[in-house]
Amino acid sequence: MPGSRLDAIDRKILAELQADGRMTNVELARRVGISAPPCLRRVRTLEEAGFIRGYHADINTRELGFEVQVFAMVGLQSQAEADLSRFEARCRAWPLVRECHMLNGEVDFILKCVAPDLSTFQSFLTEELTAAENVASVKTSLVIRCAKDEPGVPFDVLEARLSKSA
Amino acid sequence: MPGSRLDAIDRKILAELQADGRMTNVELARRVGISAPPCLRRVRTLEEAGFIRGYHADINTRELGFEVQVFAMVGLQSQAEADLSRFEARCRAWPLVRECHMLNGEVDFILKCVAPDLSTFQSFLTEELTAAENVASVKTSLVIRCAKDEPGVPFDVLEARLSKSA
DNA sequence: CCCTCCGCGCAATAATATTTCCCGGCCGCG
DNA sequence: CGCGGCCGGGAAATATTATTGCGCGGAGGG
Repeated sequence: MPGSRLDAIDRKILAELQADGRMTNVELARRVGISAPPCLRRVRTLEEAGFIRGYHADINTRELGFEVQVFAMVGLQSQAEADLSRFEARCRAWPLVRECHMLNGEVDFILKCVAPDLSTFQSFLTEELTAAENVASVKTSLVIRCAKDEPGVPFDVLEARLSKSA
Repeated sequence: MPGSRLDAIDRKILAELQADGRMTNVELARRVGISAPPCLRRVRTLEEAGFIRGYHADINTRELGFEVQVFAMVGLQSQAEADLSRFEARCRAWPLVRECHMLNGEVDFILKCVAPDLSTFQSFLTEELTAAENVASVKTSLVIRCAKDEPGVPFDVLEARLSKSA
């Protein structure tokens, strides 16, 4: 099972750093119940092993003038791998597209987009996204409000699973 | 215009901390071109003003055993505010639901969910989500792969806008 | 039973954060 | 004009933290 190479202390470290990425190492060590040096060694190991991909400040997008959030459901004409990759590359190059996920089902991709205002988004939609090569259909939905936005791992679920399988 | 209370240095600070939330204050100060103390003062101010909501480690969800990601489109029977709020509260309480956005259009909500495996998700889907009060329809799409996942602000777009309006 | 290895903790050192104080520019008012 | 408050920045001192090296002890294997 993935994650089993990690012991309880490692998982606690990940959970704490997910909750507060700027926690000092001594505070982190105190919370997970070991001393600072081995704690820092574990963190470095977790980083190098790829369990921790990085640390990021959570910036208030709206306050910075990006008041529009949109989910765009995109269908392509060709689902050949080369065409899928080309579309993904375009998404990575569009700054207004913050997430791009390939899906199963009737829609090929879902994009999460941001924009300063509706007209900016509509320009992007009509001149860039819809006009892009191989794009067959685009359906967009404005985000009215956000009730929950906690990307990451539900560590409580993880611990529950591990204790059951033990 | 929102964001205009921030000068160029503040925006640079936000951009740097979004890219690397564990950057030391001296390194941050060096990058934005001021000395450490005023830099730290600015960071504190940005935190208290809500521009910085927090700092989080970006944990590799898949490596930790959550191999399934799903987008769920949910339609409700009643869109009265009280019913919307009740549904949002339920979403906040479900650990497998990581994001919950209210949308315009034919679908009322879109949820981003994670799960250790398909059967866990299907149990959640049938026993919790679909069975929840006021839920009229649920359409789910599995995430096949993720081409881009960079939540946050496209600071290059922001700077371009500000220089144009100047 | 001994040996090796791995991870922890301790102590010392280097780096960093944080506070304090002071300086210079920038208004608004006298 | 000149004055005085007001930010925002820099320098130095202090406290906190990160980091390294080393010795110890337990787990697993010979």
